[in-house]
Amino acid sequence: MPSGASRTELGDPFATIGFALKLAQQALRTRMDSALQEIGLTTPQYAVLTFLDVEPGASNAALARRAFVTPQTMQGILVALERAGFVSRTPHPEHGRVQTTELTASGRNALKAASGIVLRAEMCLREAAAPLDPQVVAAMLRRFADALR
Amino acid sequence: MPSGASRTELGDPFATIGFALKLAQQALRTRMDSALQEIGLTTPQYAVLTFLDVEPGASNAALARRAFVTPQTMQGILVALERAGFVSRTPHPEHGRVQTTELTASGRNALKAASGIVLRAEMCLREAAAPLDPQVVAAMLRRFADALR
DNA sequence: CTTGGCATATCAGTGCCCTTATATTAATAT
DNA sequence: ATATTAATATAAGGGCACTGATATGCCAAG
Repeated sequence: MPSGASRTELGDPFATIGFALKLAQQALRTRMDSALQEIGLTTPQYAVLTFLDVEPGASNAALARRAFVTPQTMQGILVALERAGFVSRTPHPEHGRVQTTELTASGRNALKAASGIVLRAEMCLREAAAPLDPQVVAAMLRRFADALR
Repeated sequence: MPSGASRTELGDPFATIGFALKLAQQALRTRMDSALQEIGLTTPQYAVLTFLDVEPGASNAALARRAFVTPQTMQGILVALERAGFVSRTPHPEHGRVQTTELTASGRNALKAASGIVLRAEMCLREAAAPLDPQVVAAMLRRFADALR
């Protein structure tokens, strides 16, 4: 019976979905970071620029909700992006507390330069997913996030 | 033609494998951390205890290779585990530079208590993978890591 | 109007992961 | 035997993610 001793044991860590998930995400992050560093971006920074491209003037809190991170985390990323000149933050004209964020010209250039890099990584993943349908795989991964709460 | 404008655009980030991969791993990490904190462990610390259980006396460098992190990262985890009393580190009797690491009794207890928590999370993932075969999914995720270099 | 509740922004601390750099020891080549 | 190379351990610094705490502004209920 080579299928395993029992259902209550995890056997080889490499055989678990959890461990493989961690390795895959780690590899993606490393790959993206090393490719994006040529244009002065990290992976989370690229994601934020993407969000700002479709939703200019978003607040820190709005960006945090969209990226599923805490406002504190997003705050750090925005401070770094502002220091690098990729975004500008200005107080909201009506809501005194809110800081609105927009892409600068430099930020738009960086985003454009980054899109090719990210597209190549995504194509790598879709090829490695074969023979599974990439859309089916993406849907399953989103189910993972939901299933874990 | 609702299937997308062109093959060179990424459309909705949520539709990409890369973004979904990040969300799934983030959810897993959060779930594991919050469940494991009751027994004083983080997710990476649990992984290291697992490795030490099957390979007692491993060195920092060996553990780092096994977990696919840098020796510096593993060093930090081991220092935390030693401070918490879950492992003990002693100089190797023959190799002057090497520090061998072993589980303490407390470490073994923590590992035992953690295994149930981790098993439940893995079962969540396997159910959410349906109708895909969990083993097929795990294999695909390992291909992701390889495909990205 | 004042108070309570909610959203927002930001500071401080912790952990993990990376890169770069330094020092020591082991193994190997000359 | 000495020099080089490889492996190990460790420190320092940066980025990202979390929790907790603090301060401010908005708004609705009393």
